[in-house]
Amino acid sequence: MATVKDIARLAGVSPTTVSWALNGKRVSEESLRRVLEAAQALNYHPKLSARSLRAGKVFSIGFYIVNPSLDPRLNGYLFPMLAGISKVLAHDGYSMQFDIITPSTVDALTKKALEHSVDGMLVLPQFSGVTEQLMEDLPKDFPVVFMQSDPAAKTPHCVAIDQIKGADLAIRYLYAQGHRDIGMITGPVEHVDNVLRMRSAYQTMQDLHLVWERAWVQQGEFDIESGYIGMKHILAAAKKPSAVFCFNDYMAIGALRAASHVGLRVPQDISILGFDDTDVAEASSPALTTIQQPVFDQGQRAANLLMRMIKQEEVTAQVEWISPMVVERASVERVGS
Amino acid sequence: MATVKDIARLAGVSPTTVSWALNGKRVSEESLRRVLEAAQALNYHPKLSARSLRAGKVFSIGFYIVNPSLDPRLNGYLFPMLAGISKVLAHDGYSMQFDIITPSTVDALTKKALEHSVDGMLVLPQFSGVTEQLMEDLPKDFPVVFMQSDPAAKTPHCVAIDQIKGADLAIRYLYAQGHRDIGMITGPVEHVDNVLRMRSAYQTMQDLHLVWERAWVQQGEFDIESGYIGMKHILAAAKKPSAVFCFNDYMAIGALRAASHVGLRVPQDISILGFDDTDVAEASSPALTTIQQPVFDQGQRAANLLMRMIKQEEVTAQVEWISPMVVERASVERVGS
DNA sequence: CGATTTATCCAAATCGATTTTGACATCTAT
DNA sequence: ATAGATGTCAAAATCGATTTGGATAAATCG
Repeated sequence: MATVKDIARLAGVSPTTVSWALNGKRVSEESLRRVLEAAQALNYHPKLSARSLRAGKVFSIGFYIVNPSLDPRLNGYLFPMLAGISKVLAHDGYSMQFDIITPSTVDALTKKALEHSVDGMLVLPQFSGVTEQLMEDLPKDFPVVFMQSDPAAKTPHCVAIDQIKGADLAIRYLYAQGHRDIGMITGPVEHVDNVLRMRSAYQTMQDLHLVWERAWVQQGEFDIESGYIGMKHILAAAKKPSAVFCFNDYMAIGALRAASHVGLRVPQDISILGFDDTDVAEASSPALTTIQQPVFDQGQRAANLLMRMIKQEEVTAQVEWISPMVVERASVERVGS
Repeated sequence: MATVKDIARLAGVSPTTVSWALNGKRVSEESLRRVLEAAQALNYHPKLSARSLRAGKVFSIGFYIVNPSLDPRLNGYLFPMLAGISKVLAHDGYSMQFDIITPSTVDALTKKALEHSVDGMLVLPQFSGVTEQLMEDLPKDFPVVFMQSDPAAKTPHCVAIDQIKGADLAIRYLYAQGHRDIGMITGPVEHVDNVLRMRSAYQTMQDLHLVWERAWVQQGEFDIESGYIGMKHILAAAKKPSAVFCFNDYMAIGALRAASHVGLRVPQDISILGFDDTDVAEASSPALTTIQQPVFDQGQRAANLLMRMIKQEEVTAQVEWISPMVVERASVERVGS
């Protein structure tokens, strides 16, 4: 493995000159040519760890997602997010370190920050408490961008998809389609996005003077099975809602199936609205009308913000919200007059 | 940011002793206690880039996936694969660098190897030519494990899901269910897994003395749309097959839809078999019977092999095959006597 | 023409850990 | 009692790049 010394020897110059030639500093034409030739001949590439040590940075950021189990499913949005981040990093010559951690091992991230394993990090906290803990443990000046907003924590830097707006959009969309009796299948209470969606949905329903039966709101676990069970409970009520807003697509699939099992046609007999716009939304039948979360865009913007923080550019501490939108497919139908 | 020197000064010992105390080498009880106390007091964590430079390794591996576009179908198996890799690395204290590259920028990986950006890499080449190019360009002793087998390249280290067996399994499964008239919707020809599946499927059909119409075999692009179109062509044939084997789940969804559009019920009128067992397989209706690729397991085994190579343990150069299996759901029905 | 700038380059210092070398006690064995 | 282990630790070398602080020669300026 060739080093600057080897190049210097072969080119007949000092290591200083080699470094300068390779990094675009002023050197004579002659030196430049000889260094370049020598570097070419020895297939030289400067060793990253040496550059990192000297530079005090490692030219890479971390992207960490908190997930309790190595749940292989339920992650239909990961790839576009990774792609968005990757695209921005490539532009700056940075690379991405990725990992999946559990809520009980978030201190692994603190360690990574302390040992300068990455120059900054992007975190998808998912669960309540994670953001707070990280903000307490991480060095105060360490660049972090959260990709979800935890209502309990005042995150200084956050690029998140606006869950409040998303749920509001969902309810108002159903309302606009004539629905007045709206049921919901929510997610786990420890899930930060879920609590935001819940609060917002209730608020909007109140604002629109909608009333609902207790049985119309069921709690699920973001998977198909719990969506199925939740929908069965909803459909067991004396009076049925005309539409059900499921807090993610997988539960909506379960709800679809439950409706079909009791002989209800979707959307003719009951409408079902999903959330996320993951792969399954397009693949189900009827295809799901759902709320799309623009995660590719989110990945790009979060990575951009983080890079600016790393470059010490002045960034105002604030939450950057990204608006979700309705994707109309075939599971919601207009009702009433 | 505290360094060994700071700890040494505070503990009243030399940097040597600090390093030894922290790395479990022999030091006196007294020294150990004082070093540990000092390290605790200063919240000391050794800087990774310094350790890396000295050690000649960076304690991280790369996982790279070659993909030209934001192919959504990657969602389905990317996460479990990442999870499998992550689990193994956590065990060794290694971290993962992840990136998505295009077939025209594979030389970025060579650069990463040459500049010692990672200690080894896992590659999902996807396209023909990628494996060959990497094997030519990468330093001969650089640890690489390919996660797909390219028939054109003799990969020394490879942990792949056996596509030959997968397609064979698919055809034989349909055969066992009584199907004799089998159609296929294949994938793009430049896709390494696809050519393996095609060869194998044809071989098995011959072995079973099956005959098929030219129109029964259509080429798709691994997405829903092309599956739909392919199926439409198949169903336009004078004689229809009793089952169609789609080379991935997305195309199977499209095929399902096409069948339904021409008034055919699945599986009563025609059976459809998918491949991959991604999220959509469970979410479609009818739920897809498909061939599962155990990607979590694959991720673990590939990472394991790579770690052994990095640790210089003697590993015999060979392809490690992982067997896919049939997941029976509701899109294939037994026919005939 | 002498004084200062400018271009070019090198030797040595630096980043922060680990490892090597060797010094000094203290202990064991003959 | 003396030769040789053994335990403990410090000084200095090392990993491989970049940066600092001069040095020298050529170019520019008053």
